[in-house]
Amino acid sequence: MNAVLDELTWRGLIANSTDPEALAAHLDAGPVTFYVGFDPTAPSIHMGNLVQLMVVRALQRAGHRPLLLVGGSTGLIGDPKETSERLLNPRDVVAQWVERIRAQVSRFVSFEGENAARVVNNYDWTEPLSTIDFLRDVGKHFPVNRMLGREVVANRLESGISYTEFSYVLLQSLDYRHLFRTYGCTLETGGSDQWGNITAGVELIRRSDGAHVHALATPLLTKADGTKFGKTESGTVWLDPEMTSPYAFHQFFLNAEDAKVIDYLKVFSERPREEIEQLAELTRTEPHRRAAQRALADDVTDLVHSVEEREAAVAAASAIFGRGELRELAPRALDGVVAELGRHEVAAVALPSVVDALVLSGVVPSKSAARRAIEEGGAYVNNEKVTDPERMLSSGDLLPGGHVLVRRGRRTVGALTAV
RNA sequence: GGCAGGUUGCCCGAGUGGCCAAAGGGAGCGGUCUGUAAAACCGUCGGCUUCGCCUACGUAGGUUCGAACCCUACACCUGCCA
Repeated sequence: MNAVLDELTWRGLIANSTDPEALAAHLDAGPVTFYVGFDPTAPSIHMGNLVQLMVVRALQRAGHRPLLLVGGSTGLIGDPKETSERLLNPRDVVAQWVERIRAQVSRFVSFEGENAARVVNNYDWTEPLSTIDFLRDVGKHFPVNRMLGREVVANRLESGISYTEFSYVLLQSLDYRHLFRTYGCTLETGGSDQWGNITAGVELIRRSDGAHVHALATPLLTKADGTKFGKTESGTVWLDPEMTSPYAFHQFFLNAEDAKVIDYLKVFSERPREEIEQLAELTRTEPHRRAAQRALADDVTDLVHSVEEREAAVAAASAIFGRGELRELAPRALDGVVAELGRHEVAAVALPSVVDALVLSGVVPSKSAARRAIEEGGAYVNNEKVTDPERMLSSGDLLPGGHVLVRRGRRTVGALTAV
């Protein structure tokens, strides 16, 4: 067995592969050029995409050469979803997203050395292609009867599927063939939900070029209850710091369940096996320390954001959740906490009620919910429980810098700043 | 095209003239316990100027002192027959 494949297997990153032995031999034989695609369906990539990037990093570390494909053309078409037809995004919007995603994914690979990464955009070879050439050189290799049997398509026959989405698989297959012919790419990786699209490319290359190429798919990450990992109450966990703050990002991983934290650590942390096994042991023997959760949150935040952002997130969290007295915090640390939570200004001369403060800081959705929180004993000002629903904030509540921290429950925190 | 049934809060689902902001379950949220985990238990779960008022039971009208509940039209969905 090949060393990288071994590692990926141990990390739980392999759900499917075409002919594992042949792939192992191929990887052993020398540097392999491989590719993974990212479609611009949003202005940022998310945690699911990060899993793919972790695979890419592992392969590049092992000496293989990554091609990161940004789907400038496939993003204009849309991969068929299980449930319903996608809305087409405007061309200029997709073009914008292509640029943002290109910049995001580039941070995860090395562009130095023998096996330097390369970023490609399928728009470059799809856009100039004529319909006649497409139908003759690609379409001819796709039996419709087989396409109809694919799970996604079969599921959509009742609810309906447009010709556009039906054809998506041809474009992705064409990508693989183009990269095979142009760069000698012989491996495509992706999520297991992409398996059908990936193997279709393998098949196309076999039919039209008579070559045997490979594929690898990662499993879908789940929570202990079987639901998808990567969503919070407020939605998807994005990599863009504007969309998911580094603090929220760090918190998301810190709150990983005991039952799953080691699985996540294997995927998102590049620590060696012994260290992860040690952390697994610590999770068993002294779970309250949450050593694995801390390692996970720190490692991923370091990788996706920066060491500075991670340190700021940890400092903010320890201020909010720590035992220390808020008033004794250094003013600078407090400013940092407020920045992480989002700054909301109020007039120092007319300080609001606690109810209004909870709403203004975004900690609760309505005044009714704010009152309820107080009645339930789940509302706090500067870490002190509030019991009077009529209570007003006063100048005595202001921390250095004019800040007030409000909290609902254990971990929903917001800040107001009096100016 | 004909016949029958349905459309209720985030989701499922009861309610057939006043006692309905609407039973029950799930999800969510808060509390207790803990470790900013999980489970369990208790509470909560439209909004507001909060002991009261406003908006809500597919859409638009109507009957009535009063309608989620009755009538009319429309839209959509589901069965059965052609």
